Amino acid sequence: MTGLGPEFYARPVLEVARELIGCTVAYGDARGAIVETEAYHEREPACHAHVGLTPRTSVLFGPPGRAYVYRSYGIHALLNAVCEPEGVGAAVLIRALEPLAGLDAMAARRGLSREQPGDGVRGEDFQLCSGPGKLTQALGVSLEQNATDLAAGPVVISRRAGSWLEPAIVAGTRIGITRAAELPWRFCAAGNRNVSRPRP
DNA sequence: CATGGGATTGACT
DNA sequence: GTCAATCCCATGC
Repeated sequence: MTGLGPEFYARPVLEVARELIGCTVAYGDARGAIVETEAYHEREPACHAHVGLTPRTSVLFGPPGRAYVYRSYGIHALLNAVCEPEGVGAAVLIRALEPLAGLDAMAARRGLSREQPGDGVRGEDFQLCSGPGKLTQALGVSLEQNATDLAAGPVVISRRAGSWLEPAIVAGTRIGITRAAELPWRFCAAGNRNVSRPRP
């Protein structure tokens, strides 16, 4: 399985954050379409790379197209795609997915039940991946996938397909940060129910 | 070496 | 609306 390569990510992070909407993330038995992203760049203080090159941020300054997975609030693993040319610290945070495959496995890992396993997407399925910590839990992504190649896997991001070729996108301000909170660097698939709260 | 603060979530008032 | 859980790591003494 081969996903989007370094040339896709070696561009301005805002461009990549917008174009990742509608792309798919696959890991193991589960797959989903990206419906919410946020951009982070070393030149603004909300980005981890803002402090410069440290053991923690080295992945952000490394080659584009790698996964940056870190622990948030001591509990959650958050998945990012490293962007911009090597040497520039920037990444796109994957904040929400529309579940496409492996929904039963996702629900099991999230500790949720599905009334009729194997059936289509229903109300409860919108809680599977509607947040950055939720989607890593649903997919089973952990800190062990930090610095792995998003083209070769095991975590693979693939280009838009099917009904996701031209998604309507809404921009808003980023969530849960205190610094540079005014930047409209959050991108969501318009009207999609898997987008996390608050919706733009 | 000690401390403090998160790119969150879920439970509870 | 409030709040605790819990861990990595940057920072400062």
